[in-house]
Amino acid sequence: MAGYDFKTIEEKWRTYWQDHGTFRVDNPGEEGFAPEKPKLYVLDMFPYPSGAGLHVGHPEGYTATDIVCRYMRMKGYNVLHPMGYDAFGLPAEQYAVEHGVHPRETTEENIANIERQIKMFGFSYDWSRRLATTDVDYYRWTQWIFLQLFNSYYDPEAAAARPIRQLIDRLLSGELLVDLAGRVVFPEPGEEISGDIFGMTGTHRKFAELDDEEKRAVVDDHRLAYMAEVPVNWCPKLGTVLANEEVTNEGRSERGDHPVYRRSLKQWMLRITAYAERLLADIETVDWPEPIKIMQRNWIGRSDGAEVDFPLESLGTDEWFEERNAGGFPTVEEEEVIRVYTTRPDTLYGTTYMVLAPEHPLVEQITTEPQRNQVRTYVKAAKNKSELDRIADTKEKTGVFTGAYAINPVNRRKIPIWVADYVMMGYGTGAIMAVPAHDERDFAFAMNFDLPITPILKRRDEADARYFVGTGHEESAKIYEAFKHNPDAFSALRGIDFGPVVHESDDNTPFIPNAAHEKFFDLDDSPKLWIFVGPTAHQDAASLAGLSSYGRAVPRCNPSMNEEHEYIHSGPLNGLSPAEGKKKITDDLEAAGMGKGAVNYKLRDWLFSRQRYWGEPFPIVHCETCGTVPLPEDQLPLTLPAMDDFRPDSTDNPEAPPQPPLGKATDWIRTACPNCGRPATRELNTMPQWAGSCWYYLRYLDPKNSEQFVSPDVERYWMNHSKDGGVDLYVGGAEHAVLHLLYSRFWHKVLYDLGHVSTPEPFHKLFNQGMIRSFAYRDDRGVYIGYENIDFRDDGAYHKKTNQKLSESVEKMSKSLKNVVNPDDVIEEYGADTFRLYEMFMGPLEASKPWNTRDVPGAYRFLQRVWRMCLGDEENGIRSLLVDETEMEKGVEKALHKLIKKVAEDIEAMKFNTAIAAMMDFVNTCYKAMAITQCQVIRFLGVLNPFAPHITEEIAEQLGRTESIAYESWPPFDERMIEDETVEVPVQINGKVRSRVTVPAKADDDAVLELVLADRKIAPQVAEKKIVKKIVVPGKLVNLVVK
RNA sequence: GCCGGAGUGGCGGAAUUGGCAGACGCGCGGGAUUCAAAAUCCCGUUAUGGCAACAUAGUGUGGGUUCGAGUCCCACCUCCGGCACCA
Repeated sequence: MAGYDFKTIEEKWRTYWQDHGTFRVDNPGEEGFAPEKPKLYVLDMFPYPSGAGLHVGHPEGYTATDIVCRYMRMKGYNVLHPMGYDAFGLPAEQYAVEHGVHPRETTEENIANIERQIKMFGFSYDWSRRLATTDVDYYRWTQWIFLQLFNSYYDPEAAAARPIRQLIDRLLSGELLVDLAGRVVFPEPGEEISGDIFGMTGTHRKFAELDDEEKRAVVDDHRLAYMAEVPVNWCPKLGTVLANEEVTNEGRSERGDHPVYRRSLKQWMLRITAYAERLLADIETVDWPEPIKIMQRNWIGRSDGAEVDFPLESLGTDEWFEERNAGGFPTVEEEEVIRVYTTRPDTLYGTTYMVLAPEHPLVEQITTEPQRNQVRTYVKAAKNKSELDRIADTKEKTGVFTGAYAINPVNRRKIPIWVADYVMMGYGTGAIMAVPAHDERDFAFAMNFDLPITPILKRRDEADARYFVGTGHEESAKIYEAFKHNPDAFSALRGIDFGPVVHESDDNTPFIPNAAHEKFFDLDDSPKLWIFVGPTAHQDAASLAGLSSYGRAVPRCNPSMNEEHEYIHSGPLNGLSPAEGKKKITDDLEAAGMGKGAVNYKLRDWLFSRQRYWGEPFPIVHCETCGTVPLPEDQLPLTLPAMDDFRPDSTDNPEAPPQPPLGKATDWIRTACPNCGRPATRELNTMPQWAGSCWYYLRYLDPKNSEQFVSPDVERYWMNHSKDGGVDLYVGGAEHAVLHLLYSRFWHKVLYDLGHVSTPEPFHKLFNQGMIRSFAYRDDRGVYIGYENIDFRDDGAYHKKTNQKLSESVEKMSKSLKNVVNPDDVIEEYGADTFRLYEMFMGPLEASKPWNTRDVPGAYRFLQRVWRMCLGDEENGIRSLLVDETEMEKGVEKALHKLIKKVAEDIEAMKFNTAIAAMMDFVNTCYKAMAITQCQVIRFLGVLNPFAPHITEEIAEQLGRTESIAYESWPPFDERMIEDETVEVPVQINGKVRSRVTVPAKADDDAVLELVLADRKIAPQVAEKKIVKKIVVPGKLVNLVVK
């Protein structure tokens, strides 16, 4: 046979698979469907078809899933393995704007190119299911799902989404009431709702008594898709709002590097926060990498605490407290009451001031006249801050006193109310109780503005809270000098906890001593603070040094809380431990009607609109009479209007109103209200890129269905016909750990609640492939040098022209680092099978690892060896190793059985690198034996086929197969063939290997020891000594402990 | 700062989870084949000492547990990823 000509072979087999529909898989109800087989749904994160095409990271995950799919087909599974494109989004639009072409055109070109690249790898996708999020047939259903969200509300009693019609009916019947803030009041579990159970009269209204506009507002406010005025990242230059991840750390747009401003705009929001608890709880049910689960939990950010009411000074009279006591904690904040959220209600006695977020509605109302200008200036500045300023300012705490005071409900003390931007409106209630003695931020703020600091927790074994003292530099120097002359006198001060410590920094930030500071810092560092511990330590130290003044005593900040602590200065809590205190204070607050246990989440509602052209249009019409009206389903799809000029209006003015590109499609905008038929306008925003990727895995199931987004029978089969519901294996990069995966889970749960899908979670098993990076080279000046200009020698990389030695580092692949590897080039030179093999052989799939082009020939050589082993290479006069069955080598047969077992185990554990190593080893074994039979070759090809499908198909054909081996059964192995009769075990003396003995595999411990003691190396070493202990690990090792 | 992950030959990485450290590949050295080269096949390749058998050291650093530690525990260092005033 001729040599290994990968170009011809790979082309041939790709065509074969396509022409024969080898990897098409039928749905239940279709002709070729095989109901008796188990199903497997293996999904790749679909790519964004960028102009740059595929990079080597994409095929890494795709190869891994392809191996699993091909293996599982051989194991007899119905395998669903589709591919598609996430094609909406800003990059396509920006590219189109820059080059003056319609985004649909560039998108289609990019898809064609990336698909050409993907197909070169010979992946076993069912291409008949291909989709793109930009297909009208696809986004029609994205719009349909949006309507599901719009037409639903979250019912807290059912803990599930329900049709909004049900809410309206319950409101109309009077079963549910509306509070003064326009929120529907749902009964507590077990609570009976009647007209007057809500305590004070006049706090609730009947829905039926509202006017039409009010009714609409109440209903719209409970939809899962709703419009709200929210602070957003507004980029006037791009003319659009941006998602947080589209904004750089420097507060600029990722695309184009333009300034981004915080600004309030009316936007579409999705009520993902309603699902926070379920999203959190159900993480436990899926098989995902633990770090990803942790990231999702952190993102959701549940915290348990309490809401507490602080009345303003004017309101907080004894009578008011009594009323409260009787009436209980109201669901809605009363006027003139500041409601805070805290995770540490137990520190209430240490609350010495309050802080409102600049956006807090009470700020304007409570500010006193003398403070008004200052407060207004501050609030305005805080609101207009760009992201950049916000980040830069996090070090320094700023704020302004409002002039107003509130009453601390537990000790009735009057405490000042401040405004500061370290409190954010978006979390909790936008107001906090500040406990500077036990919270780092409050402490920094209190130090800055000289606010009182009261410690309320101390360690049980401590006399009182610890103190430190700040003095000026000169005093520090004097005390230090005094200490050096007479350390013994100072050591008496250490009795309490710490010795004197010198502050190590120059600025005025407060210093928090800990055990690590129990030593003196070098005075040359210009210390400004001395730290002493104990109520009078600072005085004592000053007098020892002969100083009359000793600075100011300040309690330190101690955020820690464990069971070794007890309360002080806390009234009824004094002496309790934190666990006891937390429980008691929450009970007391509830009894007094001053507070209530509460849960908070960091998770925010999802900002769902963008001022862009290249996204899904909202199926929404705005009507003056009827308000926000959804399009009826039969009017879907609402297609994007044809436009020549789809660029957003660009400006430098951060205050300019957004002008979405769709605003220019004047004919398209004007429409009739689906409700009343009067003239109305279409929604001008479009959906964000995440929308399309939220549910693509469902459309793959039934991509051609024009009646439904997916047929229920088909959905149930592919998603819910195995032990665990959902996609059986989902592989992609960890960059989607949070957003895509969280958004998808949210949509899926809504669809589940509404009965459109059968599983609560979309992706049962998730696997993250590691990032492929590559070596980057720099010359002395730090300029990056491309590979084409590098001479690789034994001792390093040199510049071809200047002969300069270059420094090497491993970096993300990027054009600017000149270290991008193009898969096209590699395939051109070595073929797809080699590429696949190399990427899988680089290391563990989940690990980040560097691409090294110089290693690729290793994989290529292996395939060459396989080829020659099976077929020989006449041109080079090399004969194959094929021998007759009668000359079968037992060693090869045994190695083959071991290999089959090993590779199966490794594929199932996604450990492809070691599977390949085992195959290389097997081939080496065959070469040593100089023999392999045809029957062995066929089995070996089966094992190698998932990894290198083209070459294995070709070899099989040349050996006489007449059809594809893709559905060949996975070769069986015999456990008895694998067992060894004898094993070599190492013999250790005192833990060091001194010899090895060969023993029968089934020998018992005594028999093994007998052999060991007779060993010619061991015998002399133990002869003179006493054997203290004998350890025999069967089949592993023997260890003798001697004296 | 907080939360994850990882540090093993010249390089990418193995090591059945506490039992022979360095599988497999790259690179390098040697040999065979060849007029020669490429390709191919075979042998060697952690370091130090020794002709060798062998000895000693060795998995980021320092301690510890254990008959035995790359693997477990404590403290620290470095790199990578994520979050970042979340009350």
